This record gives sequence, C-alpha cells and structure tokens, in this order.
Amino acid sequence: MPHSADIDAPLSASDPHTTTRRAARTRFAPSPTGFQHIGGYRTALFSWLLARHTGGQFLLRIEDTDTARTVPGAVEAVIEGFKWLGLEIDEGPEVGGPYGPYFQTQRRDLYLAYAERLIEGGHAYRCFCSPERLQRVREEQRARGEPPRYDRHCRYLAPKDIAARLAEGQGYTVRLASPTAGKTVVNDALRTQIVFENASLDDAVLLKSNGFPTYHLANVIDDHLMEITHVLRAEEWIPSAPLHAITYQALGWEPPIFAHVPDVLATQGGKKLSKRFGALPLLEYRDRGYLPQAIVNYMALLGWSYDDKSNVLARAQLVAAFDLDRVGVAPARYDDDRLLWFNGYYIRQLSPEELTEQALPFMERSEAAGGLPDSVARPLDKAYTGRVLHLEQERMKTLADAPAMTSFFFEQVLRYEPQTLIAKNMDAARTLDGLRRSQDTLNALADWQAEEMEARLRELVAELGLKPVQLFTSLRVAVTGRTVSPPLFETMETLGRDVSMRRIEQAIEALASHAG
RNA sequence: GCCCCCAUCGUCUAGCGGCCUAGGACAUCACCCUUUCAAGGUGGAGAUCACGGGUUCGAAUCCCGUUGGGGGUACCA
Repeated sequence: MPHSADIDAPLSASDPHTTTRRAARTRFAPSPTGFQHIGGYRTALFSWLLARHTGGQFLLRIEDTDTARTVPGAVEAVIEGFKWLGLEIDEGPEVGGPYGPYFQTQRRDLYLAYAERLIEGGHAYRCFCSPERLQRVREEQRARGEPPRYDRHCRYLAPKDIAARLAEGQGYTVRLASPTAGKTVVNDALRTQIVFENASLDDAVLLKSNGFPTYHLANVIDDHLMEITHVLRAEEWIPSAPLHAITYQALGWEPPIFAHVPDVLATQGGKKLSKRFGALPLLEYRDRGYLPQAIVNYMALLGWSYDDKSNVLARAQLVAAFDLDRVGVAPARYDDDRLLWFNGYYIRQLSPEELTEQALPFMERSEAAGGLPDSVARPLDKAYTGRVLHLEQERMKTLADAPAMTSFFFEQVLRYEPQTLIAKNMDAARTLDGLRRSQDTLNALADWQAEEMEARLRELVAELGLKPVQLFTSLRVAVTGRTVSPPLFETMETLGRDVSMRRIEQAIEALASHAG
C-alpha cells in the first residue's frame, strides 16, 4: 500500500488553441458570501460569451461550502444581476438542469465518495492534526524563514494508528498527497505553460472535518461531472491550479481548459478591485441609472479586444466575435469615465419609448432618493415626460441625471437670481424691454410651435439690434430658471403657451422689482 | 520570506520580427457648428513601447536578467 503517489510526469491539458471552436460548456461559480462586482461579472461575461460564441452552455453553480460565511440573499442577487445584464443562464439554481443540484451543499455525498476513492488510491490521506498544531507548525516554519506548509505529519501514519484514531472517534480532514518531486505543468489558454516545482506544493485540505469539501475538491469534481470544457476564473487561482491538475490526474480525469483571467484593478491604488476596495455591487449601477448594454460593452473591453478600432460592440457582435485568443493577460484598471461614456452613448441610442420607459422610474422616485421634487405630483404624465426626456436625451450620462435636468419642466415655481436674466453686455432696462417685446411677439403667434417662434423672435432680435444670445439668454432663464437648458424654442413648445407666458411675466416682475 | 503572474500614451487597448517616424477609444486642449449646455465634426498635445543585456540583416514584438506592480501562501473561496 503506497502512502504517497508521486506524479512526476508533467501533466498536460488538451491543446488550448484548437478547442474554442467546439461547443463550450462554461460556468460561473461564485460563493454566496457577499455581492458580486464588475470584476466577477466580467469573468462571468467572458464565460457566457465563450459559451454563446461556440453554441455551448453557460451554467451557474453556487459554491456555498463555507456555510459560516454564506450571506442570505446573495444567490438571488447574483441571479438578478445576470437577468439585468441579459446573460441567460442555461443551467443552475431556479432554471435547473440535468447536471444538478447546482448548490454544492446539496452534493455532499458526491464529495465524500470521491474523497474516499482518493484515499483508497493513495492520492489522499486522513489528517488528524488539530488546528492548534497546524498553527504552531506554521509559526515555527515562519520563524525559521521557511515557507509555511503542512509538515505531512499524518501522511505517513501507520495503518493501525489510523484505525485506532478512527475507532477512538477522532475527527479528521482529508488532504491531497501531492507529489514531492518533479514538476507539475499547468496549461492556461491565455499564457504559456506554467511550471510548478512539486517540492513547493502543499498537501491541501480537500475535505474539512465537518464533512464539507474545500474549493479544491468540489471544484474539480463538479467541473468534471458537469462536463465543463473551459474554466474561466480569476488569476488568483493560478497558485492552486497545480493542486487541481494533480487531483484530476489522480481521479483519472481529463482536466478542462483553464483560462485564468486577469484582475480588474481599482481606479486608485493599483489594487485588485474588491468589496472593500473601490467596487460597487453590480446592481448598484442599475440604481444609479446605468444601462446593461453599456456595462456589458464596457466589461467586454476590459481585458478583451476585437481589433485596433472597434469600440462600440453590441451584444450580438460580441457573441460573434468573442474568442479566448484575444483575451489579454495584463490587469486592467476600472475607469468610471469610460463606462460613463458608454452609458451616455447607449442612452442616445434609445428610442423615445425606451427612454421614457426606463427613465420614468428614476424621475418618480422620492426626492430624497434622487427623484423629482416631492412637490411634483406622481404618477407623471407619460406623453409629456416623454417629450421632456427626448429634449434632454443627448445630455444625459445616466438615467439618474434625468430628474435634476428636467425638474423645471414639472415645477410650479422657479427659483433663480433675477440677476441671471441679464445677458452679457446687457443691462436691466434693455433686458426688460426685450422680454416685454418678446411677450408681444409670442402673443401674436397663432400656433405655439418652435419653428414659428424662432423665426419671429429672430426678427425681433434684429429689430432690437441685439445678438441672438442677448435676447435668448434672458428668455431661457425666464422660462427655465437656468442658464443651461435644451434648445430654447423646443423647450418653450414643450412647456406650452400658458406656462411659458406666465414665466416670462414673472421674470419681468422679478427683474423690475430687483432693478427698481 | 517563499511560490506564481504581469509590464505599449493619464486610462482601456491594437501590435503576435520588417506595414511602427507605434494605430484606435475614454479623458484632456483648441477650433468648427451654435440661442446656452450637450451631441457631432476637425485638429493638437500625450508612449525614449519599465530598464539592461543578448538573438537577428532587422525587435514594442523572441531569450535572459534587473526593477516595479499584482496575486497566492487557511479545515475562505
């Protein structure tokens, strides 16, 4: 009975470069210990794209074996994130599938059985060491300047010792009997072979004393049983990849193709984007008025590229073009400016109906939540709001910009400094005169229509010997209360004759009493 | 400490030995358009391709080293 199975021959996965054309089964396997951010979803997006590109399947598997850290609601949030992004899950919680269950806590018997098989084959062993001893050993190693690693105390226990401890009812973990000499080669579709000296490997715990597997065991078994062909995961997994390669071989299984995707870095500081460092939960972007199309397009270009010019790529184009070969290896930094640009771009692409549909909720929420002033009655008139939104469409960077940008279209009373009514190179008297003459011009209009307004008002400008900006600035402030607004005439048309004329009258009164 | 990964404009990137006096996008600046702000158009500035050695007729591209950054080092994933 061998107490160790040294696997000295280099392991090799199948050629990473010939397989992208086969239908790929990929997976995203988060642990429900918190929210997922852009970094996690970016990896998931690549997996999804690879599956769609090759006509394969994309699955969601929940790695909830660390029951103490499991956060309620985390699974639902992940799924909601995928729904929002429009990335359909082919198999997983909720949708089910032929390879379930998709929660690792529901697959315990499987892991137990394979751990047993590993022990029988001499590829793993029971470890009775207490956490205290483990910690002591590590501290001693550190003190001696050695890398902290399990000293393999239990690996060479005599069979009768083991039997005795078992009979005594001692708890144990199961550890991988990793080879102590030779090299293990990990293939990665994104980079050249990664070679590890087996002597530097640890005997990682595969099964915890509470009977739950660790990632190292569960991930190998599930990926194999679920027939995953490509494992896309964060590059933080590279160091433990040799352990997984060894486990595949010990089980006699062909490993999937690995692609360790580079990190997404926080904007500041060069550290990995993380919950505690610069990252927002994905769904927070939805609440902040981002469009899923923009997020998807942005994420796809974080670490992947199509060619030397393509920037805007719709989902279908992404699916058609995605390839592992064009995924880079250098970490990419998260850049809010770029995301915002994509978001503005996709907002501009929205049809009037879509824009109204999507922006309305942002406007109707409470003032405290960023919506229109509470004094504005809800629900909003859809047709009117649609016209208003259309006027501001090309100015919006997020849907959440809508309320602040459009509030003057809904408010009863405008508050502004009368001083701002006076344009550059103008004075109060001439402004007053311009406003009064505008009233006459506007009153004479048969139809309250922008083009007509502009024609007549431009005639007035000429008659008064002013520049357009001198009169129009005053009218703009009178009618909107601000110096920045959508084009004046369309704005007045949308506001309607009554509101516009009343506001001009109020402006005249305000300026007159201010100046006088 | 030890193991591993990475390195082109501020940022995302193209480049896989000659097409590069390094291309695109975001951001930035100027101008045009213009009733403001945007959007759009044009143009500019911005990268001694981290550094040092090789290999080669020829290197951003291949090799080695250095430096720098990042990750891992748990009965977490």
